[in-house]
Amino acid sequence: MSDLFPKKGHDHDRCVNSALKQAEKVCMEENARFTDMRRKVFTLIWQSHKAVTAYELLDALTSEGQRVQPPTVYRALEFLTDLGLVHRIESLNAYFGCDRPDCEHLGQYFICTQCGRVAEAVNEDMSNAVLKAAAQVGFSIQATTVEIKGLCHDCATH
Amino acid sequence: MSDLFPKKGHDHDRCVNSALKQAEKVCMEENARFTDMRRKVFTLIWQSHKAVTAYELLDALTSEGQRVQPPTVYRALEFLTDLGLVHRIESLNAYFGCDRPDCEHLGQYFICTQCGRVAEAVNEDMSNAVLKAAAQVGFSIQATTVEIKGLCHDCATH
DNA sequence: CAGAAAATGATATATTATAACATTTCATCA
DNA sequence: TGATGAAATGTTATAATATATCATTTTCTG
Repeated sequence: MSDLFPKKGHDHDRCVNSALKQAEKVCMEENARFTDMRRKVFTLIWQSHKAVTAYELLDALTSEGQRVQPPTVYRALEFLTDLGLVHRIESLNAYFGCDRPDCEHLGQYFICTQCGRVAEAVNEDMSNAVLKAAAQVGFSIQATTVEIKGLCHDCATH
Repeated sequence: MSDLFPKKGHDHDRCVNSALKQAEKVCMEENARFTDMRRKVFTLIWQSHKAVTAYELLDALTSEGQRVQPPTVYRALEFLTDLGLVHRIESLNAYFGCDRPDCEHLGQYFICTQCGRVAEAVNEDMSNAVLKAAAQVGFSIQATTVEIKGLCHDCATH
């Protein structure tokens, strides 16, 4: 059985840093500015193994100093999701960092209802099934939402 | 190519009536009351080919007479979704009638961003791919959300 | 019919998200 | 290099979605 979540002991700070590097690269390529606010929001999202809501981000940003307003956060989120650096989890109204911002993909999300952790999968079987089903009914896809809720292996067995 | 939506000329009132019959049957079996309010909400949802928001339901119910309050509608929606008579479309914050309330299934939803129509699919390829992917990572599924947005064949070609 | 359980009504408020306009920051080039 | 226009952010207000809580009514059961 492959692991849904990173093994214990993995260096998450390093993941976050590597994600930041990737984000910088994507922004560079797209001629988009990775501003301070966008970087802060991106980092906060990446530091969490759970999906993060807009107002959690607001609170986190506000405790750092002066009051940040909702539009500020929502704009950063829009920027990041448009570039594919962050995904919105529709069933949670929350946001999660994308592992693979550099390639087009249909992502699928596993969400543990016990521990709250989220994991992105890029599973060809699922993607292909969706693409095939759409083709069968003449539907041209713009976006897909595949969110799977349940118990992760850790929570199911402990 | 199979049809995503009912053919023109199909008798929608008859569909709604048949859905009502099914709903009654399901409620009977579950020993649940299909009250007046629940029936109204169910009917309003079924009369629409689009997903319907809670506040659209509120407005529709209110115009019929005295003011209906949000909890009333949300309770009816909770009842209907718990029984599987209605599905929530997460990416729209809206609700859609279920064709097959009598059998357990993982539903998938096609949502046309042009005309707003929604269609439920119960596609084995997609369901199996999801089940298999979950099994591979030791994830035990409680609920799935598969929502596919894009252009239906009609909108893409006209 | 009494009493309990279920459903609905009513009020208030929490949570999520956006509209509109003002100000600041930043890249560009004259 | 500093004027200028575009992009980003700040600010205020409000819209849209959802729930908590307690009161009342309806329905089921004995």
